Amino acid sequence: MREVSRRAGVSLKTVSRVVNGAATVSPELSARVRAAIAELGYRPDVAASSLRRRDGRTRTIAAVLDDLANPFSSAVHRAVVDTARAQGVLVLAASSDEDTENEREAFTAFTARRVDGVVLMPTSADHGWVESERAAGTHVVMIDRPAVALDLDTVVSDNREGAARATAHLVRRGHRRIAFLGDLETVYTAGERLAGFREALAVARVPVDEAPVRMNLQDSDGAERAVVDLMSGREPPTAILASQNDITIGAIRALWKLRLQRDVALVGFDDIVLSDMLDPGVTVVAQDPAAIGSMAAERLLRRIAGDRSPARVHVVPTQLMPRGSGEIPAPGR
Amino acid sequence: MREVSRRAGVSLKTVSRVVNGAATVSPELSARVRAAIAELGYRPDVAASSLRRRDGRTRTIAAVLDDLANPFSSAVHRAVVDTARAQGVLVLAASSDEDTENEREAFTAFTARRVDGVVLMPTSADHGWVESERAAGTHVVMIDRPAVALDLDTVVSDNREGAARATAHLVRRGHRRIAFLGDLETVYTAGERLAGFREALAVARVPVDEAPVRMNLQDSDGAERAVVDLMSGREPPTAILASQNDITIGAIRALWKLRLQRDVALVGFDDIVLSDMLDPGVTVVAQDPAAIGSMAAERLLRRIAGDRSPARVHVVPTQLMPRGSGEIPAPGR
DNA sequence: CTGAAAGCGCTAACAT
DNA sequence: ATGTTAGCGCTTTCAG
Repeated sequence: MREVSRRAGVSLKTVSRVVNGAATVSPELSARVRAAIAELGYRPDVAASSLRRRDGRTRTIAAVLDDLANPFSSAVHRAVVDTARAQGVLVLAASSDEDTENEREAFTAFTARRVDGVVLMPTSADHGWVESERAAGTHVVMIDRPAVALDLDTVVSDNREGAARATAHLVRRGHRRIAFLGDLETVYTAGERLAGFREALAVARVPVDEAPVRMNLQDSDGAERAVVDLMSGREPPTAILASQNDITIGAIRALWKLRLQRDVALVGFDDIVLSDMLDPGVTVVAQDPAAIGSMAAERLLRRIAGDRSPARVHVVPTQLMPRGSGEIPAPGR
Repeated sequence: MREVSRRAGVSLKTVSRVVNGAATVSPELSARVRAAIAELGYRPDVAASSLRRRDGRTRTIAAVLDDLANPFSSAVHRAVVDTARAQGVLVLAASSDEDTENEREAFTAFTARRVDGVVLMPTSADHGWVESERAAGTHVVMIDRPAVALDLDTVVSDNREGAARATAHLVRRGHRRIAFLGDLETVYTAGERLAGFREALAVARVPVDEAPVRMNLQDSDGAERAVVDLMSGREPPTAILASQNDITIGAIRALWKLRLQRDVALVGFDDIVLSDMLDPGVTVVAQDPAAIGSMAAERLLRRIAGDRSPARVHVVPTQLMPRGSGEIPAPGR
């Protein structure tokens, strides 16, 4: 910048004004400065600028998601990046892998870079530590799961309703022994979906204790084993509700291997590529990760811009996509 | 930092030394400083630090990928992030959507933040402009596709060999009319895979002009239409080689809809979730996006650390995964 | 081993 | 409308 000012024969401040598009520069000087900038190939240093700026904004936010390679998280991430970019804001990202240590380490690394805010898909642990960061001026929006006892903007799917709708869908086809497959029970979404499942059973007057529930499934392999185990039990379920994409994939693998895919009904959470091409197609409760991501980014950017309104929980609707597996009737029906 | 120094009753510099783990601080002072840091909840400002540092490193890199929500790109991205994090380096990212404007805009935004380097999945356009950034000290590693006429580190799959192997696999089963489905012909990988396809045909003495080639397919819908069109032609192919994940998905949809999935052989590029569960399973040439991403990040970090060795092209092997669709023999065989 | 002063690239506050 | 000075939070240089 100094070089530019010398070359254009003006003061540093004038160059700054031109770079920042201040109106109070004469066209002539402005042109001279622009020419110097072009000749020198000068690029303003955003970091240095934000160091001195009154608001201290770095125009950078961060996203801490479960797994950047997972279809759900990566769709969320892309939406966050696109929404931020529209306002000239850049996005740093990291995966937590559902591990509190990773989560906190990533968060800390981001705040050390003075990001203006963070979109956080929180692990199940306590997030009291977020408060101190918020006090330091870093805005936070929770995504996919609310933070326990924290007054923060939050964007989630209608997990409970989605699961309840899927369950009612199965009950309507005569199923009473419906198995629920969930991941870590400490994960908020798993709990909500289980609650929705149970609510729907209660409404339908299906004894809840008849329903086999398998929680803490870690991945698709675990889910696959759980289904094989369930189906070889004394009273195997006639339908399955799988609470998440990896788990749905495991359930699919198990049913197909057991050649039960036409006999046992299946509804999964999260849409899965090609699941409509299977025979039968897999009925799912689809979430809208792009909507979740852009909504979260928008709230965050608004907060950064100074919005002081009370924190809100935004619920993004899910959609039941009947494709065959969820429409298999109970035996004898 | 100033507050910390006052509280600990030492100079600014001593605090700096403690924060940076310099050995030349007496244990006593060091302890006092640490206490003050804890009491004040002080967090060093990495950006301010890199502003003054001699090497000017921001310990931040960037990734410009085709589409952060695509399974291939997101797997690459995750590997880049994980590799960088192991060295305390953060990652900014953006999608180019195969658009040169987007690509350059993202790249420029990143260099304006003074990232130490960029992992770039280049669009097909000329990348001469990258040179000026490199001259300014930003390191660049190309990924998935080499830059035309640029002497840059590059990490790619063995596209040509992978396609040739897949083609030979089909020829071995008696196919002679094999269709090739590619995306934008300007995209490097599409060209390489087409070249591998043609090479393998030539080796097998299959007249290349018999092979229907459909390029410039934009997405799975386009691929689906192309296959429907091909199959309704006068001399429909007996086998299909699809050059990329979205295109493979389109081909799958078309064959299944036409109920030709057991009659027409199909090999796709890129692995696809659940493609092994279809009937028949879909044979693919699987790439290794995680290896590509971590290798690219490693080279980039090494360059940033000062490695001045000549640029290298690193080729990551692909793997043919026979699952059924690629093993369908030609009619009358 | 410790500290004082200078300055990284930029903008705020106040001149002029 | 333009310039001057100070200083963001930190590290460097150099002096003790």
